[in-house]
Amino acid sequence: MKIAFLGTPEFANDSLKACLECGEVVSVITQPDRRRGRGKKLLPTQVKKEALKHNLEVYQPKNIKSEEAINYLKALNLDVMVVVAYGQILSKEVLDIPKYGCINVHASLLPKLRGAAPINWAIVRGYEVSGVTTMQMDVGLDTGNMLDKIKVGIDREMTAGQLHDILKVEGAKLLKKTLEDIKNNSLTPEKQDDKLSTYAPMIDKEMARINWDKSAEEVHNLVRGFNPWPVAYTTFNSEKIKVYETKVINQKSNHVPGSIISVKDDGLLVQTGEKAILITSIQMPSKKRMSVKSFLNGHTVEAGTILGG
RNA sequence: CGCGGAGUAGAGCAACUGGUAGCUCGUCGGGCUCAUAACCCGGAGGUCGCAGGUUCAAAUCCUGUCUCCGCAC
Repeated sequence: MKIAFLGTPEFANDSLKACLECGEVVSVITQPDRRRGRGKKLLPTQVKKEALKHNLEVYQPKNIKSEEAINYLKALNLDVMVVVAYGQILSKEVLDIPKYGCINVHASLLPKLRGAAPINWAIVRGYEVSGVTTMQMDVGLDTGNMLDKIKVGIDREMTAGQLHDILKVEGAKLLKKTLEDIKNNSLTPEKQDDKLSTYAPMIDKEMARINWDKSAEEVHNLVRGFNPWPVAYTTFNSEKIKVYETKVINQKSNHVPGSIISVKDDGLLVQTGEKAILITSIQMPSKKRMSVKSFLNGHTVEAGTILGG
């Protein structure tokens, strides 16, 4: 089976390895190297790094829908294209190139959380279950017929980073199964119920700002869902601080949402719109992430200080 | 060369205009207490990122270098 793999971030790497086990990967297609990071260095994508490790051919078109890219794909004589967090929308013309079409691994239980950031939103929205789905791609955004799923439970303290690590492994497992089904001609496509669909849009930094009027659970979900990136933040004495870890505390008080109720030994107890929350791990500008306990060794924080604002 | 911040005891921070380093927590020993993460007394622990330079004298000024981080992306 001749496979072309399209993917970009770390999440796709395990799936790429699964493809290597299931067929012949004749090309790995990923986003062009971009100037990123401090110093704006030209850096390869995670998938490109992995592909080069296996001596695979790498193709990085600026636009996958361009004539040049399409000609390239056609010449590969593909059986199937596997798309995992590639980062570009495929046109119908592209989707129709491989004999068995394009298979996508999506990090949610479709039709829930269609879109770019399903892992983060699953947690921000407080889901207790999510998972991965493989589907036969069509021109819509994550609207293709579903082929298989794996469910994964989310506990109340799990971060997006942790869920990501689980789903990338489960996604690869599922992909392997789906590819086997293609070989055996035993696929069982299932239509998505559009009425049940929800959307998981790309994350914008502004979304990570903590709104203290929300409930403690909602704040806690935001903190978990945007960790390790972009990380929930608030302001403290006009400085932007990132909040890495919180704990919901079932306690009522008459304080204004966002105010520090008290300074505990291991964290800052903050009032939210409902209940309180204990911040236990933060990062100040130019500083490394540290526990609030450590932070308090070198700083004095007064109860009553208002966060956010 | 995108902008900027930072590297000082195990951890987090101080030391304004240069004169061999302090604070909080932790740690060790002792005391108090029915008891304690509380309190009291005492101790250990730092060639101030690295390399040069200026100076009678530098953590503190200058140059270079390494590392880390924030923004941007």
